[in-house]
Amino acid sequence: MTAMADWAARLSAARPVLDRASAAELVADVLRENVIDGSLPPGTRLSEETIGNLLGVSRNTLREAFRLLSHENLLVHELHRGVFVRKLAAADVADIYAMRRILETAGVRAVVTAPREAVEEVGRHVEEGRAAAENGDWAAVGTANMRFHRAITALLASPRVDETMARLLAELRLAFHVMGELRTFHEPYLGDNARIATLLSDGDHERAERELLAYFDIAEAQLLAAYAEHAG
Amino acid sequence: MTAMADWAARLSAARPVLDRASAAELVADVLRENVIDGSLPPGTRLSEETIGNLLGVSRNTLREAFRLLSHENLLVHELHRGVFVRKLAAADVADIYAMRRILETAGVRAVVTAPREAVEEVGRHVEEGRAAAENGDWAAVGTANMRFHRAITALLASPRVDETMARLLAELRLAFHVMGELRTFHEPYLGDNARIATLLSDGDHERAERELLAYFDIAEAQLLAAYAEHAG
DNA sequence: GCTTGATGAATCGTTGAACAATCCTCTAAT
DNA sequence: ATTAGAGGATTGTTCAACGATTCATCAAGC
Repeated sequence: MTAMADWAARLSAARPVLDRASAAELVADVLRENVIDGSLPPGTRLSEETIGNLLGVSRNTLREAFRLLSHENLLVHELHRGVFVRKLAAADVADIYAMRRILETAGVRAVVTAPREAVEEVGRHVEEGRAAAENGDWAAVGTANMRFHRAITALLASPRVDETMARLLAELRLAFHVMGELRTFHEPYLGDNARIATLLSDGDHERAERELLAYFDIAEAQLLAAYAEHAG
Repeated sequence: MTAMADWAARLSAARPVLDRASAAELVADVLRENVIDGSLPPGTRLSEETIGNLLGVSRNTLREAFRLLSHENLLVHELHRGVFVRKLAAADVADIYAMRRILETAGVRAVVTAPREAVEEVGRHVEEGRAAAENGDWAAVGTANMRFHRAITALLASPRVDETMARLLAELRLAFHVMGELRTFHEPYLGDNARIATLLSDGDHERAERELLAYFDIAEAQLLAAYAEHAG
C-alpha cells in the first residue's frame, strides 16, 4: 500500500509536465522570458500581428497568451489599444515591498513549525548566490536572491502564498531594469542573506525578522532612488 | 494647482469604468455571478457550445472569459476536457484560511497607521450585516461578512493585498455551498465582528488580533466539518 | 500659434467556419 | 467481467472577414 502511494504521488507530481502542452502557454513562456530578461523593455507595445507572425501562431492563441501574462502582471491590456510590457511605477514598487514585508515576515515566523528540509532550502540558495557571485554572474546572483526569498515564504507551506510570492517577484524584476549596475544592487545583500539563513536554522526568528525588515528598507529605498533618478 | 490635481485624480479614478466594455469581460462577469451564487454548482462542466449559444457569443470570446475566471481560481481548465466550476478540496479551504490569517492579522496590526475612514469602514460593514440579519437575509449577511474582512485588510492600504483578498474570498464562496443552513454559519459571527470592530476603533490591535484568530479557528473548523460530512 | 474637427490608415474586437487532436461512450469479443 | 476498438462529441487551433476604435495627419478657425 505504501509502495503504491509512493509512485502514485510521484506520478501525480509529474503530471503538470505532461499537461504542459497548450500552445498559448508555450507562447506565454517565450514572452515571459523575454520580458523578464529585458529583451522587451517596459512600455513596449506587443502587436498581435507582428508577434503572431514572429512566433508562427494565430492571433487567437496569441491573445490567450497575452491574457496569461496580463494576469501575471507582466503585461497590461488596454482595450482597443493592445498589450504593453508593464511599466512599474514607484508606487507599484512600494506596494510590492509592502506585500513582501507581510508575506516574508510571516514566513520567517513560521520557521518554528516548518520541516527541516524547508529551512535547509533557504540556506541552499544563499550558497547558490555566493557561487554565482564568484563567477561574476550578477544576473544569476539576482535569481538566487529571488529563490532565497521564495524559500522564506515557502516555510509557510501554502501553495497560494507560494504562487502570490512568485508573481510578486516576477513583477519586481520589471523594476530591476532601471538599475544600471546589477552588481551594486545585488552584491551587498549576499551577506545579509547568509546571516538571515543562519538565524533561521538557529530558530531565532525574532532577529531574523528584524534583519529581513532592515533589508527591505534598504533595498526598497535603493530601488526608489534609482526610479527618482531615472524617471525624474 | 491643487484644484486641478483634485479633479484630475477623480477623473483618472473613473477611467476603469469607461474601459469596461470587452465582451469577454462582460461574459466573465455573468459567469462569475452565477458561480458565486451557486447557480453553477462546483463540478459543473461548462460546454463551450452550450454556454456560447446561451450567451450569444462566439467560442473564441467565451474562451477568453474562461481564461479570466480560471485565473481567478473560480474555474479549472483541463486540457481537451473543458472547463469546470472549481471544486474546493478541504486542503484548499485550509490553505485559504492560512493565507487569510496572514493577511488579516497584518491588516489588524496596521490599524495604528490606517486613516480614520478606513477604520470606520470596518464598523460600517458590521452594521450592514446586523441589518441584513434583522431582515433574515442570510446571504446578505454573508456578503456583509466578506466586506467586513476585506475592510480589515484594506487597513493596509495596499492595492495588491486588496486584490489578493478579494480573490481569496471569492474562492471561499465556492466552499460555502457545502453548508446547508447559511444562518447557522453566518449568525454566530455577527457578535464577533462587532467586538473586533470596536477593538479596532479603540486601537487595541493585540486583542483584536486574538479575537480574529479565534474566529478563524472556529469558522475553518466548521467548514471542514461540513466538508468531512458532505464529501465523506 | 494653438486648438478644434475631419479624414484615412492601422489595429483591435469579435465572429464564424473549418480541420485536427483528444476524450468519452458504447459495442463487441475474449 | 474485463479489455479492445469504433464512432461520436468536444476541445484546440488556425484562418479569413468585418465592424469598431484608436491614432496620426492635416486642414480650418479663433
